[in-house]
Amino acid sequence: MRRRSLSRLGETEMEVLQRVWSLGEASVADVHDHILKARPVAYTTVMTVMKKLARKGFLHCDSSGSRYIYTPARPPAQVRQELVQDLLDRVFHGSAAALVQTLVRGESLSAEESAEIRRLLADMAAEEEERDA
Amino acid sequence: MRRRSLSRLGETEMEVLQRVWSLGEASVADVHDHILKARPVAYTTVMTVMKKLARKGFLHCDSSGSRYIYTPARPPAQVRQELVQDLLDRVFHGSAAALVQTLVRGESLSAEESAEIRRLLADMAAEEEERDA
DNA sequence: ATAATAGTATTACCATGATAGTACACCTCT
DNA sequence: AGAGGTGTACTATCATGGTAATACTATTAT
Repeated sequence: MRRRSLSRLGETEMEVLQRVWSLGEASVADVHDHILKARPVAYTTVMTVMKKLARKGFLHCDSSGSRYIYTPARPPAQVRQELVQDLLDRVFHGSAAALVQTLVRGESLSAEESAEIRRLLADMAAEEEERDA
Repeated sequence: MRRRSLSRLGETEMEVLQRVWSLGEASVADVHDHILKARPVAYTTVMTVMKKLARKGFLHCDSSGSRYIYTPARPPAQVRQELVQDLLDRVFHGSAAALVQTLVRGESLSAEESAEIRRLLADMAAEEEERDA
């Protein structure tokens, strides 16, 4: 039995997870409302997805109140980290440089963003030098 | 009907695709042999996957010879590009900077790689200045 | 208390990815 | 020509993600 990688989170699952992350905590209705602004989806669909996410350990469900409140069960940063790692392994053979190269070669990168990335990397370099010193 | 994103390529599909990419062209047996070094899998499984990849437009199949030869139907760089874009959209709301930040914050980045990434970004910055000049 | 509303549980259906068995076709060697 | 091997086609099973209807429960307003 293959242990499925995180990328196995479906699109709707990811979408729902993102909503809960950005809301901090959310009821099914909350998430449903938000997603409805983007596309049509049934309330029960969102409910099912959230339940699956809870079963998988991505969300925690508090049923003590009159309605269930879902909260992130794992730090979003950690989940994102694993998702990136997954892409890295599966598509770029683990080479972060290759990933970044693909990223910057893409036309999707705005000037501001590339500047921000450079700043970020520069900061990191500075940190590294401090550590080395 | 959902238009499936590229990330919908399954793990085995991706694995097979990578093999064909690295081999340039490959028969089912070639790919099967390579994957067998990593894990057990049936010949027919690989065949089925390759056929699916061909149907989806990722591989081209030449059946003129005694055995089918599969070749990449789309430039790997383009496919990778789209995969990155997909992650970008689904996980980082399109923010490349956020992706890179997650990447560099990860412990998976070696010193050589971070150096390579910085060099890469620096080159890009230089190009940009030339263009601006 | 009862009707309406909101929320949840159960169940189901379809698509597809992962995996593989079985049967058939086509060379090649004797 | 027949036997064996190599390769392909067809078919099938299972898991899971996407989607949702229906039925049940609890809360609330009258």
